[in-house]
Amino acid sequence: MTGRIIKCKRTHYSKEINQELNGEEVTIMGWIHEIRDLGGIIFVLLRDRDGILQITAPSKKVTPELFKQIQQLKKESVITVIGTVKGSPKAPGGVEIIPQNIELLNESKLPLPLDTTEKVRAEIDTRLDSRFLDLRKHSISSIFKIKSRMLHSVRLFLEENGFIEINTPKLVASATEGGTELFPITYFEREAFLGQSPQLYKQMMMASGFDQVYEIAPIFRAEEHDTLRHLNEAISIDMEAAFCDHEDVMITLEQLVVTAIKDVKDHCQSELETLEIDLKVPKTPFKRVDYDDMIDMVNSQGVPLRHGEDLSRAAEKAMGELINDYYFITGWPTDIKPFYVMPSPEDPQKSCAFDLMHADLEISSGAMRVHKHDLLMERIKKQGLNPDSFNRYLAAFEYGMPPHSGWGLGAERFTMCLTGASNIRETVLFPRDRRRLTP
RNA sequence: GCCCUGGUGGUGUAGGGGCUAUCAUGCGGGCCUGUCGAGCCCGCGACUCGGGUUCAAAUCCCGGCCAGGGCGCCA
Repeated sequence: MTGRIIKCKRTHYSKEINQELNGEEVTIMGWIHEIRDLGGIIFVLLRDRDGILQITAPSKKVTPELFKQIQQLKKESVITVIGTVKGSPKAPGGVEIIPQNIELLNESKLPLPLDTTEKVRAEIDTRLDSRFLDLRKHSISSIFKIKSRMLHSVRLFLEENGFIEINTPKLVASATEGGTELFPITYFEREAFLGQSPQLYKQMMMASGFDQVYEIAPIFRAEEHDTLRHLNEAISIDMEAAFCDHEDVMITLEQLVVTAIKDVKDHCQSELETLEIDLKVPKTPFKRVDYDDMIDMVNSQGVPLRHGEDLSRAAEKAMGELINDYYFITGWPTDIKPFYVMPSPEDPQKSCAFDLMHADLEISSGAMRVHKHDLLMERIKKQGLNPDSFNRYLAAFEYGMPPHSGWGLGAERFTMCLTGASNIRETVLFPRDRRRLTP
């Protein structure tokens, strides 16, 4: 490990202990995963962020005081162990630590609210109530290490490709965008809302001359959905780029997805192994399925779906049966897409909008946007919205708004694809859903 | 919000009008010098809440709360 700047008495993480250190004194720190007291010899399994290491205390090789202290240790207590590395074929991983000194940093209360050794599984509800303990399991922390790497990789990719990171407000004045329900909040003497999407702000940035922007931030949606793939607070990876069309940003999106998957594969091998995931790097270009063809494909699976309808859950599943990979759905009807989506120049009934799917899960949607003020006004009115409430947004289109396109990618849904999680709550430390607001 | 299913020790479960409420894990105690899901012995610990039916309710009925699954909603 490089670039460690936190000063700590710990000399090694568990995974850094190997036979080459045989005979050396090390200081390791962590939690007691398990204790196996065989009478004359005690094995203590010490767990830290990266793995589990065996501390072996034979009664004849440690002082009687230390042996007694080890007998009294409890599961999940935090300890520092100073000891000697000993290569041994009998030890798991071929190495163990013979302790000279053990400091009990903090004792754990017993019994535990859940079993950190995973001998007895716990339900997600129980796990989320005691998330800090749940995360002590490597099978759980692996998900978040992968999510972290994915976000890092996404940032790197966008920065290297000329994008500027922006931060837009999450406290917004009104529910003018229509569509999803917003969370109302009290803003001094006024009512305000939590932002559902940075959409309008990132578009306004296209009139700033930044050309290419991105934001990775929370979005809030007050929908009462109660499914394995919805959250009321999620992280959205949003981008917007000027002087380009939807085809251009679709290429950016597929390259970003492939780059992130490769990067996770390269840097998270042990986490993927823990999760038993064999990550496949998808080939580019991703398949493009036109909306009209998609209707036929869904119908061919015996699932009814009419032209002009959004995908039902059954339709998503039917598509997932046919394509178990990443693919775009393009050519969406203009009528079922938001006002800011550009109608297709050849056929205004169709739009320049696209969704990125992974099997039956929508992970991103985007479009070329309307950049002409008058058309935008017309579209707002046609969708039954009040143009007056869009004044500040619309002004940006009156002083030289370039053509532009963009998309939003759900960080948690993408993480589901990377980790094989079937419940989106698995990919959030402290998920917010219909019922859960704590911890 | 709708439909279905469920709620039993700390955790995960079996049972389903009357027996000391099953098992695993855990926890406490004991034995044990190579465990690695350690083993063996002893012990501890539970029927979601409210109302109803009944001689008798953890079990049946109604309602609440909560959970799981599915759907709707999700510009």
